[in-house]
Amino acid sequence: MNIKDIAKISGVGISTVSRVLNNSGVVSDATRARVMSVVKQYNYVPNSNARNLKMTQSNTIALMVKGISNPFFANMIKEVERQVHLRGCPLLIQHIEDGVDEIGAAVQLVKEKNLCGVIFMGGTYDHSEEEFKQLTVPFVLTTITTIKEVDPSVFSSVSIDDVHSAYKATNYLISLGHRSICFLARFPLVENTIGNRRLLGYKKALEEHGIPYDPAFVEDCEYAPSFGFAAAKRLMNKNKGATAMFAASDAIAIGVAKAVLSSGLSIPGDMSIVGFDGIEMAEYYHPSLDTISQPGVEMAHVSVETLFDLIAGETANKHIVFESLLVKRGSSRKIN
Amino acid sequence: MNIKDIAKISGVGISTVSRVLNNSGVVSDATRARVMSVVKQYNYVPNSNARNLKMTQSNTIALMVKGISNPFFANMIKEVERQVHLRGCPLLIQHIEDGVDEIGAAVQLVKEKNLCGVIFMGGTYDHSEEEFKQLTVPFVLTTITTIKEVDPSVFSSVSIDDVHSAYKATNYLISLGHRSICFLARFPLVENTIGNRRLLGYKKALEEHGIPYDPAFVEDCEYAPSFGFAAAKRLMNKNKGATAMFAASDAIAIGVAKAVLSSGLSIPGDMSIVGFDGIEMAEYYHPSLDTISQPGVEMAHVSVETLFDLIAGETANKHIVFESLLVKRGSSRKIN
DNA sequence: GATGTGTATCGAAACGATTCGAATGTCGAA
DNA sequence: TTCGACATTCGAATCGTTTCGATACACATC
Repeated sequence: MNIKDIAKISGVGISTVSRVLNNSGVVSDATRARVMSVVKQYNYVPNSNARNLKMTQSNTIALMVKGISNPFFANMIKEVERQVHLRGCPLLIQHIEDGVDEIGAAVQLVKEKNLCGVIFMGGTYDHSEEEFKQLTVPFVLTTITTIKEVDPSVFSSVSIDDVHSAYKATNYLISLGHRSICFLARFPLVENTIGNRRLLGYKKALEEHGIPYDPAFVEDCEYAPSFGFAAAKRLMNKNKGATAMFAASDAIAIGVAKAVLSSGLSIPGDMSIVGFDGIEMAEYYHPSLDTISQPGVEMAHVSVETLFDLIAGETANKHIVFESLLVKRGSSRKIN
Repeated sequence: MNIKDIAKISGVGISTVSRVLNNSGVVSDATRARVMSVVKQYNYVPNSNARNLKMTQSNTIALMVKGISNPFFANMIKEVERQVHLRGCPLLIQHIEDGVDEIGAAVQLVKEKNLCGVIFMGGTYDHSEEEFKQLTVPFVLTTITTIKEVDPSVFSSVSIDDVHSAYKATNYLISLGHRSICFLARFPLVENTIGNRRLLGYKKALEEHGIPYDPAFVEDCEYAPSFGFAAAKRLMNKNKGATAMFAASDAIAIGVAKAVLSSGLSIPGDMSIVGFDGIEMAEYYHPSLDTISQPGVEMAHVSVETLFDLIAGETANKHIVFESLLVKRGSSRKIN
């Protein structure tokens, strides 16, 4: 069942059916009604492969995401799907494994499927300006850290200020009297990752308060509870005097909390904890975990909006920086 | 840059390029090398819209999923993506909102994009045999409850035995001496949902031990901590004598635990808790939550495997039922 | 009646791939 | 030299759309 069949059955020309289906051009009401009734009767759905081929343009959006199973991203992905779907576009999701060239994969996908836009989510991008320029369709980087110096006019982005956010968290702990504050994040070999950016904020806060930076207080740690647990154990062994831990993700913070509590210590009695992200599970931990909350859903929403603006012809790339929020719930306390 | 260009530059015919790219038919080594070098030089990627159009067949898989942001599903989705990607196929993800006709949406997608397979994940399907039969491509139902009686030869499925799993959990609590056991799950208006199935197991265990079923011990509850929290509060108010709570998801169980702990009660001292799913966060809760663990990642893996077997020509539909596992971690205790 | 102006419609060409029947070239045997 | 057999390669037709230039008709104007 194709457009030709519909045309024949309706007793009209092919182009008329096309115009009816796409609401383009003029069609008399009578003809439109006749065609639509045939379309409905036969449950005709236009073939998008043919359409995309002819238009050299599909309406498919691709989402390239690292850490698809991280609850923080899971919520964002859901919102991206919702917003993209709302605009009548299919969403292709590709999970980016470590070490894969995201931009290259996207470039290939764009050529192959004539995508109309790409959203990149999460991780650290080590790409040059030339590589970004290979993307011939609009794209948005969401919660992504870029390493190389790339002209901001080349890409759009939605993010928070990681340095300042970590600075706020550390500052908060310092203001409560803590001076032995541990920091947990992922530090891949490359520089300037999210972990490194947050480390910068952590260091800056320490420095401003004359607290010497001690690498022994910092642990490399994947963004998951099990890694947070193990890293916190190591930190507690190394640094008997530590009174606070700042984790670069709530998933880590939950592991940290578990390590503290299962050692027989109390939170915030013996150890104060601050996480990062603002996932629901951290709020329902006991005690509820303090955190730097990112407006993930809103960021996802704005990412899609920005992308569709670009698709609609907007030429100026935007860089939207959201405010993170220090949420105090009771996993930190004032000490002497 | 299309196949014709590549052919011209390589000095060969169009079909030769096609045969080189698809490893079909005979091509002399010299020609193959020449064509491949041109392909590489120009970064040529075949247009899949044209390919799919001509073949009336794409290699795209669609995943229709309810509860995309539920951490249990998030892990499964990741595995589905990984497995599908491994087989060189793009993955289209569509989140199913409440009240949407999943099968209808999939049927449309199949017609529109000539998909080669569909995976449905999560939720309760209220579809007749005729509706399933409209799906003209292989598909697999993963962790899905079907309401209507549908001939099993019509679809493939991957699941656990919900009734028996809930029975195991309830039995466990009863074996510890509990007789006032609350149950929390989602009960939509339709019958035979996952919640209802697990309720059946819960009731069966009670009945076998001569414990009368009391509807006051059961609360309707979405699969998220906030709902678990509120429902547990209601249950504790209604039933002062309750000593245990069985939640139909770990997300709920975390909310329940929070409600109990924040009321000043202890787990498992004053209240025993068992969850369902086996998500990492429940393990790192304090105390670690007992749960009925489903092998989600493995189920996702097998779903993709089953789907690709069907795509490869396997004609017999399979129904794979995984064993759930009662994981005892310390959120339940023996009472007199 | 000839002409002009809109309105509604038509259908051929094109998008970029696959594929099959046909064509070309090479080589050994008759 | 001619022929068949085999190994390669070629290109036209096709998939199901969109779109643009062309057409057909009605009606008002001159």
